Amino acid sequence: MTQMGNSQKRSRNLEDIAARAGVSRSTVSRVINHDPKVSDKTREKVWAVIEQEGFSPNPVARALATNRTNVIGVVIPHSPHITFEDAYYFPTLLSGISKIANKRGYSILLWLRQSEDDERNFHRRIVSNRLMDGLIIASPPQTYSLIDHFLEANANFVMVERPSHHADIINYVTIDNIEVAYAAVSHLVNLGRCRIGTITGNLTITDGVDRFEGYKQALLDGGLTFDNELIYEGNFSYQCGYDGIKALLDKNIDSVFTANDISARGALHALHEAGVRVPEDVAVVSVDDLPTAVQVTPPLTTVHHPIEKKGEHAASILIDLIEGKVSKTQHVVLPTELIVRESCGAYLNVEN
Amino acid sequence: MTQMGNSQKRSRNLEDIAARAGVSRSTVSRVINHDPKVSDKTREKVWAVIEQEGFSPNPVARALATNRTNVIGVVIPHSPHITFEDAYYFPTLLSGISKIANKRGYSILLWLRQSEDDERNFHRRIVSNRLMDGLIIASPPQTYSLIDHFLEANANFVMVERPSHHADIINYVTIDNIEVAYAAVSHLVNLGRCRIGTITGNLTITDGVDRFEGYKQALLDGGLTFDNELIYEGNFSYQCGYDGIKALLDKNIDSVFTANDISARGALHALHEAGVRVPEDVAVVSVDDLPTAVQVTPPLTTVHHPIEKKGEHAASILIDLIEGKVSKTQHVVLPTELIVRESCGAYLNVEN
DNA sequence: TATCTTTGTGGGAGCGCTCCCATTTTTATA
DNA sequence: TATAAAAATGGGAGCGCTCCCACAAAGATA
Repeated sequence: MTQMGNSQKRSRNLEDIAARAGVSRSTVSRVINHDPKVSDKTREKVWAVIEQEGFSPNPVARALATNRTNVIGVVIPHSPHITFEDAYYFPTLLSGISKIANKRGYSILLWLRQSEDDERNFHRRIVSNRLMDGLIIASPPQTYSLIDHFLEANANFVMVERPSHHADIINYVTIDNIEVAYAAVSHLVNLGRCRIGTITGNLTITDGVDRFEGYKQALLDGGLTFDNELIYEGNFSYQCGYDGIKALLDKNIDSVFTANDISARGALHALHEAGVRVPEDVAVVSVDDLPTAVQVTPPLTTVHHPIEKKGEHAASILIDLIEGKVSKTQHVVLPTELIVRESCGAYLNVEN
Repeated sequence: MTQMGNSQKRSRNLEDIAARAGVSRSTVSRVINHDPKVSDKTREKVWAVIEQEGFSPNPVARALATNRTNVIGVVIPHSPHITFEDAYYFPTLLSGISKIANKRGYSILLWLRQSEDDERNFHRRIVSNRLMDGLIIASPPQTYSLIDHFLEANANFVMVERPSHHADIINYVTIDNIEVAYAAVSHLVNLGRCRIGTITGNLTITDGVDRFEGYKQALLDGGLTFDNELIYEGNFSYQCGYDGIKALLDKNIDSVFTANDISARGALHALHEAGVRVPEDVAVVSVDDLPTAVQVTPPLTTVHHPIEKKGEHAASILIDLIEGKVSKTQHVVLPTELIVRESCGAYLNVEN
């Protein structure tokens, strides 16, 4: 009975452990924090009690004392880029972030803005929540008051994608979207395609603009003229790919560059319905290399987008920043690679 | 200069605000917490200072004092069910959770287990992280030591999907997977199909088992005999749908029930390659109603799976539990609905 | 005007840590 | 053995809140 009463009472804090181990609160704290200034004998004694009691220190109290929480925030605004149609982007990014966070002992506080949430309120809640040591902001729209706020507050944050303003003083991780599009379109040019249409992404987003820019450059460098007729302004969605191709088919294209795989899928669907052969009649090239890129017919030639790596780098930079391991502004541009499959007929040409 | 020095110094805590407003720390606390026992005059005076200083109370200190953080945890184990192939499930669930969390003033701490993370360590970190008032555990594998631990610790948690053990004392939100499969297969039966194959989900997961069970019941109730030849054991993946259909085609099926839309897509792909007409030669029915269900050819007849609603209910129950608004064990079974499109030929039959 | 309520306000104690300085104990050196 | 230096330990103060009790001020009742 007495024994039971004894073992029932779990140790709640350092003081309890200290009492049980016959040392002081401070010594227990030192043991837990791996302070070398503790004798081996004491350390063992204290660890034994800690293990036996299954004790772990209260992170809230620790946070109050140290002003550090070991939590990083991830803000996912409800932007057109991250719709649930492209449900792949966001979990993959998160997976990369989580990989590094887990490794370095950080937890992730997730801020998902719902379409019905008021933006001001959403921001206010993030800003006043001081449970985080730093933030990763994923693909924000062009104007984004949060960023100004954090900049002003001199807070630790890293953006995924290149910011449209203050890019020089903001930490970010991105790919070179111009180059990505350039590589894709050049591939078409090299295969002899000359009426190359495009279904653009959202042109209010840096990524969309950059990919469109790369398209234009590749055409020019390939000796082709840029033709406004061959542009269909889309928004990264399946639907715009589907609608876009119908519009472009009238313009007699022999190939199309879609700004992402989702819209490429829409395009492929429409092409199939129209009885147009891919790649023989119209070649399709895209960006992202989603898992579905190999599930469509024909398998999609697309530029691989290292989404998970983006998350890893963003988390890594942020934690370095938090821990004071780096101080100057960090810019990371990850390499990309054109994955040649069958939707452009590259292999057919080689065989000729 | 003096003025600047003055305005530069942001108020850090209640005491600062109190000093500026000429009241005590306690009164400021009362104002912030909407305690009615404050005179209107004082309240206004204090609010004015708070607004002017842009002050918000430190949540860490508050958490230490109240033993409540207003944070809920979401654990996503790296289970076969939630692979990134079905990237839709997890963000959608999260979206539902976030919707309610935002509304009720809670933040979300996300625990994503990476394949390389050690399970014990992962659990240990969650358990010792007392930054959360409660947890939502999404689709765990059958044995899941976390659950036992939380059960033992008498912690607040809600599972998404029906747990395999202790279901009577665990809060959960789910759909009736037996009924779901039953509805799908009965649809085929009613359309006169009689050689109905199935590509099952992962049979180590409750959902997979239940859907298989529903398939069997529907066959029996439909006056058909259950034939082992027509079963292909899959795992919810695209690949198993693809492979499964090839195996089943040899068995002369006239229709197939796939355990989810992802595997249905794989099946459709293989069917198309094999030159088999859908729905004329083989009808396909599935579960989930992902956005891609309307993007395939033909559009998929499938049972709608209210994933986002699951998240909403789970969050809602958890927060009720935390706030003491409910005490007894909560079990929610959400309704589902068969969405008839073209992959089973229902409309064709109607026209006949 | 005296007394009892009611309403409003202030400040101590405490949440469980860390940090720092003072003190004790041990070890090295003369 | 005396003394200096180094290593180990203890405990106060403080992080910024909330909670509670004591008290002051204002209003109601006799």
